[in-house]
Amino acid sequence: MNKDILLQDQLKRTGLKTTRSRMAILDIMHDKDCPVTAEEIFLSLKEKEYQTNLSTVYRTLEALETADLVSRIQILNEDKKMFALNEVGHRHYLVCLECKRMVTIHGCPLENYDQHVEDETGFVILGHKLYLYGYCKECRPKRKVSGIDSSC
Amino acid sequence: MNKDILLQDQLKRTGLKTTRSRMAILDIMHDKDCPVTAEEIFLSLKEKEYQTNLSTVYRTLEALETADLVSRIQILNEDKKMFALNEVGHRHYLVCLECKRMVTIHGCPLENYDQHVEDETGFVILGHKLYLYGYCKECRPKRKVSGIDSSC
DNA sequence: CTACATGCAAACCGTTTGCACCCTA
DNA sequence: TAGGGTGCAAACGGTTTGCATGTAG
Repeated sequence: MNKDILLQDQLKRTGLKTTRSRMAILDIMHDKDCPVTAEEIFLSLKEKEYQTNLSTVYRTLEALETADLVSRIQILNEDKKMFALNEVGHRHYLVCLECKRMVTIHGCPLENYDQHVEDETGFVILGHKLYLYGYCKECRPKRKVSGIDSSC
Repeated sequence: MNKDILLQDQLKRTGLKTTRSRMAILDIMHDKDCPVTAEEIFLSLKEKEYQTNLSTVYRTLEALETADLVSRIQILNEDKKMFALNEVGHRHYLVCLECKRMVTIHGCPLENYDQHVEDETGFVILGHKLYLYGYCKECRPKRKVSGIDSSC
């Protein structure tokens, strides 16, 4: 399978051994193509009849993070953390407050803004994080909202 | 003390009883004027010789959140949550990755962007969250950085 | 064959909750 | 005086860790 060779390659390049777990987890994350929790990964693995363990999932994600293939992100004041595949360039997300679905936003409205703030504050700006919150087409009917959600 | 009367007023308006704990916690949050953790509040109270309890701090913050005086926010992939006083309008923060200091950014570069994304995606956008990450003047010398931090 | 990966169970740590007592309105 | 607030200790839940075993290179 070509895809497997690709994943193997990614691992080899970063000095990680290619184990079944790592392949399987990268595979799932590629499929989902959006941030996921450790538990979601664990459950997906189970669904695929792949026997594993939650702590292995965490350790694998940690390894992939160190290898810069994955980042750990935190949004919506939930208690769980999410993990996302690293892509070239940075990404912004649109988050549905009802179904928790996250959609990638392409392009960046803040091209020159980082520089502007550097000049104004004396910070060295390394990057930024931008999330838009709201309700998606499907969830909109479920909630009639007047004001902005306090979690925004 | 005038300040106390102000805080009392804020509480009364939201239907909360004015207790020593609530006054003390609001007071500390006003003083700090930046997001803080529950534990930081707890320690500040101790410093001021105000005997209390961590779970009271959490319960108080919860009450203040329900009353819309405070919001719970989460940034930097840390395990603790932070709490911030609600202000009119929304706020954006500049976060130092070294000392964790957060500075309020005034103004918003995304005035028309929400609308633009609504049109494009069919989401109802309720709000957005924007954080800039980097190193502040004081911490800049401590770290020589080449690329963007993976937590951004 | 050796260093690194994994499974399992137990520890960890921020946060929440149950319950008895206390205090504001 | 009644109903909400507080302190204390124990529970909770996501994540991490120690240790014995397994496996890729």
